[in-house]
Amino acid sequence: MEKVDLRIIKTKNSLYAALLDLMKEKSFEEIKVSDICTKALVNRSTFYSHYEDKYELLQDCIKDLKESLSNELKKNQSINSTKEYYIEMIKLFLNHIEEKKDSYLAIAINNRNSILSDILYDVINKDIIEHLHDHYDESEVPLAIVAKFYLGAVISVGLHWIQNINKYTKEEIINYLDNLIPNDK
Amino acid sequence: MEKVDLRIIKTKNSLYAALLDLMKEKSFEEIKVSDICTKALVNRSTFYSHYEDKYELLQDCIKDLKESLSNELKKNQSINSTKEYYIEMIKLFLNHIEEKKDSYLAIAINNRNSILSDILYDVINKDIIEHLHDHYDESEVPLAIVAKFYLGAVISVGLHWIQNINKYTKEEIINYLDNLIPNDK
DNA sequence: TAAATAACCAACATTATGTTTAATATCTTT
DNA sequence: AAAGATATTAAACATAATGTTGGTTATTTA
Repeated sequence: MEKVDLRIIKTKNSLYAALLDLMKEKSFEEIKVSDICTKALVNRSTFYSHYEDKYELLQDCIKDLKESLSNELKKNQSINSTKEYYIEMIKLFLNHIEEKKDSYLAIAINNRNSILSDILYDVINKDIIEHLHDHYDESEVPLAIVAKFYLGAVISVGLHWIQNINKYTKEEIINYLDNLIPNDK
Repeated sequence: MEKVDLRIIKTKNSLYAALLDLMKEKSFEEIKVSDICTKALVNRSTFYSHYEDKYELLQDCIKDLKESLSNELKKNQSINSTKEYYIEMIKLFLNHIEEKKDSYLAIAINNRNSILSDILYDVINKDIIEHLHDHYDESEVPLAIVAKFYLGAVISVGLHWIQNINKYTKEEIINYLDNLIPNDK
């Protein structure tokens, strides 16, 4: 890892923060490059020396969240059953939401489920596929389909929780999902 | 219903078609109002006399798809069990995908899952909630959570099918989902 | 067929995006 | 701590797309 100039880190951090901040107020599409720069106290030409456009900046923000979620999910050591894997994965997923609540909320609030679910689909899908690849007997339903099924289910509940985070505790959500996911055959 | 001038219907139809056509080539964000007008053979000032911006046009396109899906789902007459309801709903949903394949594909191809899943979430969620409202015993898991769970699961598999429409037949998908959804307790 | 109104055209104002340059400030290295 | 390297700034400019307007033409309705 090659050393990065402090100034670059500072500007990028300001830009991240500004973007997330703005996303609490309005949708990503409504946010202009100049808005971001004004809020970040960064010159617009500096913005363009780092990013092609606001989408690239968003990708950069997202990359952080993806990487940290991906790392969180790697803590999953369950090897006994697929059900155990799902529950453990869900726990880690919900932990991550709690931990990064601000980021999740910022992205979720004004952007429907679009951006956020794209992030989650990617990361969690990889994790599930990897697990099933080693443990799943494909005789009845193809691996890809089972993966999509539980992926969609868990993310959907997760997003619901993010939008109603005070309505349920983490433990309740885990309990509900435990109830909804069947034991291995 | 008040009568609408033929010319308005024509222009709007041209604009719908042009937008969907363009979405097969590039993402919604990349599409300019002027692109749409050029392809639709509609003057740009005419566009602005009907819509504020391209988002409003997209909403209008989406409204059509939503309404027709919503109507399709209303055909569901199953009253015996929740499982039966799910399976019937899935059949209708997949029928609709087959029927409107062009629209679904146009929206799906260059736009990740975002726009499409927003549409589906809305419509199917309403349908599920309505069914569960009459049939679901809330003792273990709250209605909203069960709804989100199967909603996410089914849509996720549906989107996967749209993107791999030649890989599985409709009947196979129905079968897989039948396998994955448990019978009522 | 007359009246109503939608679409067209062309011009214009505005806004946001990118790019470029030279001056300034900050960081890194020795 | 100073010198050299490099990032940031500011200001100006080019460009592209968005919106708006007013007069004319074409189509629709009744």
